[in-house]
Amino acid sequence: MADADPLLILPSMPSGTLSGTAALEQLLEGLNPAQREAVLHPEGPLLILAGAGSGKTRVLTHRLAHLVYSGLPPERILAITFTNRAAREMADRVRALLGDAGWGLPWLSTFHSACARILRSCAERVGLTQSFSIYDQTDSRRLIKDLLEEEGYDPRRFPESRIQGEISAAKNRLLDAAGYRARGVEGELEEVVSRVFARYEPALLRANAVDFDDLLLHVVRLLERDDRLRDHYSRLFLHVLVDEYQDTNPVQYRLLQLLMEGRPGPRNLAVVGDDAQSIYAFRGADVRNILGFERDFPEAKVVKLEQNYRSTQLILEAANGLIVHNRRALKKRLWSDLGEGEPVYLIGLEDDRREAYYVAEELERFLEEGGSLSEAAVFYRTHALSRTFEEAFTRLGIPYRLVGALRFFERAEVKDVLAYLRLLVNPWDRLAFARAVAAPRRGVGEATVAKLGELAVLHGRSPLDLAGEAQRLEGLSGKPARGLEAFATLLRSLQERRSGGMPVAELITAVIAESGLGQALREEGVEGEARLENLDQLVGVARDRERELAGERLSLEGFLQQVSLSEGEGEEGLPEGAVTLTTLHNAKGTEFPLVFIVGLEEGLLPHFNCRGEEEVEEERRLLYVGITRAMRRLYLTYAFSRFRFGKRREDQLPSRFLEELPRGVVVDPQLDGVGVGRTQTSSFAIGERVAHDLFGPGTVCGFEGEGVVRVRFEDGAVRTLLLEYAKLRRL
DNA sequence: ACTAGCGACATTTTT
DNA sequence: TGTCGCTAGT
Repeated sequence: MADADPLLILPSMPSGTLSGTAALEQLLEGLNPAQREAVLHPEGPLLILAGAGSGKTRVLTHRLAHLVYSGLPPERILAITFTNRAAREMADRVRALLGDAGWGLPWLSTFHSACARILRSCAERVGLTQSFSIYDQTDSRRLIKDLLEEEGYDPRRFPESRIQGEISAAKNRLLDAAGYRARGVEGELEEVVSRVFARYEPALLRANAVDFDDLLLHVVRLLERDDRLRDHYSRLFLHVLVDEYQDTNPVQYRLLQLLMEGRPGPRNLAVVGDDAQSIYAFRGADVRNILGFERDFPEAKVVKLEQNYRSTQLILEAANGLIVHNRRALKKRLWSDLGEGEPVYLIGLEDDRREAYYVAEELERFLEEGGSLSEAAVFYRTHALSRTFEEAFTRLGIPYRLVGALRFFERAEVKDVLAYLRLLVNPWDRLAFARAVAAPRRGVGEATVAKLGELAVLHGRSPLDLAGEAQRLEGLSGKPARGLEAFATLLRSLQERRSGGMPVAELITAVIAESGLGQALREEGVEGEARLENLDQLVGVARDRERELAGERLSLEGFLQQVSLSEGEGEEGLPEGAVTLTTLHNAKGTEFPLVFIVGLEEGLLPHFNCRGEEEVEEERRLLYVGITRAMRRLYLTYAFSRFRFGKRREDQLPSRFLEELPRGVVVDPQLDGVGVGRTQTSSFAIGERVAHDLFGPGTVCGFEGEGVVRVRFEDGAVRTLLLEYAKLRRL
């Protein structure tokens, strides 16, 4: 049977490798029984419920290595991670496990990268060419805004971000424009969404472009439509592994289903996840995928990893105590034998600046104790919070690395240059055309671009193509027309060099020099200098990529794809021995001996925009993720006054989650020195609602030692009260 | 067509 | 705080 399909013939093990048993023993060394079970599970579906810090990555990488050692060709194993960073990390670790025996590596990538790769190979079948562009969220919004205006709607009444969110959510639920409408349209907003959606899809196709959602959706539709193609991929991937399964959305779920359908043998799908760490519902992720795995795959083997190897007990107890406040959870309780460790430090500060300086002080203390800055991290809910810390750290000379914030590839000048490159690859890319032609200004304005766009649609030619003969076109003349032609000439000349095999880095240099962008920036003074440096960096990135390929040529398409999927964002260039500053979302999958979670206030965590219990539960999980990153020492901080929206807010209250932390685990060292649980001796907890005979209702917001409590009342004032005299009632 | 200057307004979180 | 969009002026 197998010989009917050449893809199913398994090659024998390459010679000259370790003998099977020796390699196996090495691979299993140091794994606990549950981990071994997960690594060794031979065939059929596998659900690994892996609590935080339970050695999940270890299990995944060892399982991958084990599959390869058992003779499976690596290129027939697909391993999906949630971020490119995770994919890189895993690739490194698998490579280390496999040694230099000349094995290849499995397909290790995100859903998006994997689908981009698949889609490249059969783009024509969905009406795209192989060199389609990938639109990020900003691009997609811009396009939607154009369409909104074309439809005569006011983008202020119907914000494009809102519309984009709705469309994306629909796509994540496998709905196209027709499906969205068919589902029933209620209210004005949905009507607008429906109309724009119907125009958005063809607009993308005309631009020979896809958005992030399309990468997956196109592939799913293709596999649904075409049995042969589906069989090809479902037979190609003998084993599929998915990390962070709790964060998969319906499209991703469908994709996995399709890959499991129609295969001759067992359904070799191994998923790893933790429902307590599901923090991407806002992006369409559906925890039910992991909760329902056993229903979908009744023959599934389930392995629970509950021993935590990362954190000391008190930290874990804080995490456990917090997460039980969520209603829906798979039963599992993390434990650790790393000893009780230090309590969790809960610190309230006067304002955000003091919060930053407090963190800095404690960092210095950590250094004096022999720690290093690279072992420490600061987590916050929103990027906006990073600034105060950056300022404080800069002033104090503490090196830091900022992860994920205003991304390099999203800077205006970088996007300008990328627009040129995108246009070289895909002349139909309407957004790239509009961007490049306007950077720098060359006498071609918005009106001209719009006009040209219309003509392009009318003639069925690309905007770039038409630009070359602008002076002959109706309605175009003078400076705009000459500008367009000059632009077209420039691109033709770049195009020639590109087809002549000019390396990407040199091509970028040429764009900067010949477009006039470099010139324009040089004339801009200090800020322009900084931007020019960014462009130099872009050249550097391309050079690095080229070097990584070691001899193989980096294609412009490949470079652009990496950039669009944020793959290029390496850790290179970031200082070693620096504190990590990052969002709680970005913290997932990391661990640090010393962790600060800052800005733990109502409105920040949970965030204002959270309405309803479901969303609050997701915020709680977010804090849970943060807490479980900490190995040895954890600080939770909040401030009563914070600079936000350009104004100082004096009425910040500690997050409700803080009061949910179990008593006896948390301590406030500013108040009562050492001693677990002392904070709670006042019998009130931070965040608790109380009433005072004179001042009325208020919220406990801090302590000043034994029997002294600080309460913020509804008139906004914070009063320090002696419990002995003030008859506070619990509300 | 384009720029400077001004006021309004915003912030989740990511592939 | 910083970005974005609008207006008026060149």
